[in-house]
Amino acid sequence: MEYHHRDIEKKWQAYWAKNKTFKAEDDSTKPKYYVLDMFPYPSGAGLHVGHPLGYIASDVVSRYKRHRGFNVLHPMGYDSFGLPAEQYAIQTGQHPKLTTEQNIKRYREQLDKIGFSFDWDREVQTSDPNYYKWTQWIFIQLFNSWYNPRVNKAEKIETLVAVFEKEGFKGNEHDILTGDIEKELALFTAAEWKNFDEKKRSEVLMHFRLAYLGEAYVNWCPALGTVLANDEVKDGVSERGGHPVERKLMKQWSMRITAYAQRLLDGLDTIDWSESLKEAQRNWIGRSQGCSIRFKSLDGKSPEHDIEVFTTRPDTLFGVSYLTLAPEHELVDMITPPTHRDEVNAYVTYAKNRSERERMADVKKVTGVFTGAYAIHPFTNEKIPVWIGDYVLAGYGTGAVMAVPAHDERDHAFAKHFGLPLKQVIELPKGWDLQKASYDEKKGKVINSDFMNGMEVVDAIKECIQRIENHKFGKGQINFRLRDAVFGRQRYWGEPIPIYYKDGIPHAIPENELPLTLPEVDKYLPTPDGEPPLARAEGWKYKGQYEYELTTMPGWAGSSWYFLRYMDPHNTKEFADKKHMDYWQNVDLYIGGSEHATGHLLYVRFWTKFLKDMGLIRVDEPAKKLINQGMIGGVSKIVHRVNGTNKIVSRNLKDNFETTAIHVDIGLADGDSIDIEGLKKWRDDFHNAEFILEDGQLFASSEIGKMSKRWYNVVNPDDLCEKFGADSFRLYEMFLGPLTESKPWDTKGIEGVSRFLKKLWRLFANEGKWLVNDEEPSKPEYKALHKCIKRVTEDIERYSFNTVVSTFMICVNELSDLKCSKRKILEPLIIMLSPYAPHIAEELWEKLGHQHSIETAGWPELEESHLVEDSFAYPISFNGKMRFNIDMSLSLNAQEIEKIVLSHADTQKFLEGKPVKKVIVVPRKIVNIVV
RNA sequence: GCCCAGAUGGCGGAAUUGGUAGACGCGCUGGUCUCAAACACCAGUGCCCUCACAGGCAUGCCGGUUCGACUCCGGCUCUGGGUACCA
Repeated sequence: MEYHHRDIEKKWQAYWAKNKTFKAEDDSTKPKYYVLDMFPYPSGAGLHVGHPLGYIASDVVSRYKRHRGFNVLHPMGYDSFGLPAEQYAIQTGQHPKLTTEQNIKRYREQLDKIGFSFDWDREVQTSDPNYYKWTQWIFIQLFNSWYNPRVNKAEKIETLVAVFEKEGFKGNEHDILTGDIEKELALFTAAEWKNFDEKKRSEVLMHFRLAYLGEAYVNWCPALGTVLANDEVKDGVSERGGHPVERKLMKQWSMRITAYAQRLLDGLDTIDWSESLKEAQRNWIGRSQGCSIRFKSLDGKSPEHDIEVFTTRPDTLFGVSYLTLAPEHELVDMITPPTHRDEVNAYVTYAKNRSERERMADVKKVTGVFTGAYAIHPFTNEKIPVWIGDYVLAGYGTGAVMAVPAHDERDHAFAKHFGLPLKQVIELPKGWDLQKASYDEKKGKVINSDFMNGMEVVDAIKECIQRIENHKFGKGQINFRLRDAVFGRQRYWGEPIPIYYKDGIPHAIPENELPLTLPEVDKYLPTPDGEPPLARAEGWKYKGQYEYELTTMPGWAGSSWYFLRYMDPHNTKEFADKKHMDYWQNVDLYIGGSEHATGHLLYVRFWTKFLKDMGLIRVDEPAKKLINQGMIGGVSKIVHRVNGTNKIVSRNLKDNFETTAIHVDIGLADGDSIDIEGLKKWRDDFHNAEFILEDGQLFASSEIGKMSKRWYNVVNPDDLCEKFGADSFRLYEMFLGPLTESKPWDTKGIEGVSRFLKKLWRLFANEGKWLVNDEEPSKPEYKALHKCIKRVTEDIERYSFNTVVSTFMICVNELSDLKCSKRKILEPLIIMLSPYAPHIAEELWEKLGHQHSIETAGWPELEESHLVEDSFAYPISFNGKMRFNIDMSLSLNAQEIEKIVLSHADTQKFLEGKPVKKVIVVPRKIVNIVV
């Protein structure tokens, strides 16, 4: 009859597994609810207390929704392809598959101890050939598709072939988008298309495919021996490992995510994700509206030497004092006269050799060179000098800008450095010194600008674009910062790209021959001549003769569609059955970390939109609502050693010495006090240490940071589940603070929720006696319960998981004070508690005589009548007047309020027998009494 | 630099639409139990003054709106996150 969490938790975890309590039904008359966690990469370190936070929150919602009558899909799986297992393989020779299996086993053990309500029959692993078969299949669909801007969606490549057969390719004027590489593609007629050989046709189509092989500047990481996507590079170094990254021109498989830029942007308005995350995606997509403007070459006769710039500020067109080209710009060579050739070549070489990281490190350093060439201003026909500067990026817009030093900060810095003139074309605010800083605001009247004079900036922009288009100097244009995503990785442990080459032409593997499984290799390193590890696979050729593509897919491939596979995970005929996908649609609640804002969460939206275009799914977005859980920080403990000695000094005495800080294991600390005997055993060099104590104790300092082995501050969930129980652990993780907030972990606090569970248990049974009875509850008992029902229900609905725990505690404290052990009160209470503390709830539910799992119980109904306050009004201020706050839910009229207020004990006290002059009832909720 | 979020006791945090600020938990103090300790239980605990009552001050800083502001408005400071020559 005592509460033994170990026995109880083991018992119910086994019960749930045996009875498949959490199995989701694929056809049900119940409404569906899909709760998804971002599946983990199974790393060797196992879980620490930060990882399960989001899983516990999603589990609470899942269990709550089941009580509410929903058919809940709550699956879990593993994102099991990835770098660490491969790095480990390189070091030890152990196959990454083996490492991954071991890690998954460990993860599963840890997860099971926490008592999640996952439907494990639906587990997926991205490295399983039965799974990646369909990742490869989707890749082939992307390869066989193009984005048709005329209907604004992706279509089969055959429809493009049909266009070419009928119209040929007339370029962008005829609204056939091609993405970044359009410049390289020459126009052709329908007749020419028909004469192209297979190779030429393949090359042309490659400019349109959504998964394509193209030459582009990529982030090359020499240390990892692979390319990386933009979101995998942070501050010029690789996100994993922190190795330097270079820009390199390479032929690579890429995803034409840019085709979806506008739709990815628009879709954000339809989903309930946090504003900060949506902003991050908006910035990453980076839409900017402006226009292109062509500056003619000096002689006016060589149109191929015209320089096209992109600007969002055509209103400043009359303020241009020079043009700037990116060092990599193709025109640099063509327009530079012999007189300036040496200087220009020297600069271009310098700029190329400057690594990305250097460039980022000293952004402020202005470098550039004059080409010696000039262009013609389209409206004034002035001679405009053409410069090269590395502040202009080759990859954005046209790789050339019109420089307006008076109204652009970067142009200003460049002009100042090289002594180029400033031309003011916008009225300045009072006291502005153009010599000191440019005026960049899009506000003010335009001056010195011919037809735009006197206009406001916004109007001038519109007018100027209009004129530019009329004169055919250029046209209105929208640019996106978003780049196509590099898709090939020179790595072993990933999905093989299902492509083979015949006569140099890439072909997709026929769908019925998938999966293309990973071949065995002798080593997981690149070959000596720099080919990816897959080149080591002996005799690995399609049909024994054609070369396979040797790169593998990036980590984000498998995770870009896994939410669909959970709907039908064992299907061998399709990636998922349409019937199932029509039922489950998309994720109702998705919980995971915000670090995926511009990676996974953008790619999964991209693939979802693509699959919808293909008519394979119905939904346009993967997740309706998304919550980013905050990080749980680790508190590390630091002891202070006196320099040059082996003396450890307690925290408050350390200022008397020169000391060195040493991180020690968090397990040795009880609060700030350190277990000295434990410390001596913990590390050899402490064995003979002397200690300078205060009050007989050694105190440590604390520091909050990431949880990491390095700081010895990792707290392991298994240990906590063992010591306090999974229910306490779950309650405490939720209790710690708002889910979305970052907060430090404090193991001490778990004792509070542990006490709460013991107290709850004592309401049911105490000193070996079962206390629950069938007596009718009293008014205050009902009130305690229904206050709890109201708050718990409302708070779960608004994802305020931490306040729910407080509400339970308050309710149990009240019932404990009332010595209430009545079934009618306790039964609804443990139903509400079961999402948070399912094991103890199941146990008590069974002891109350129920045959079925508590999961089948309905959610308690709220009876408002139990909540009525005894005193509906309370005084809120004494300031010559007396005011009452009124409970308006009673909807009393003014006379009734006046009567009740005047008879209130506090009013009598306030009046001290004096007569009332006036009672003012303010319509909302205030009553003033004037004496 | 730009964008976003935030700032409440010794600590984590409550306060749902502008209405008794500090719920709940940790920690701390005292008590009961115990030979003793741990556990458990009970009580107290924002700060200042006071034996106590009473009073004064309190939601990063300055100002405004309001009968009333943690909450709304304007201006600052600091912290965390994202992004970085994107024309």
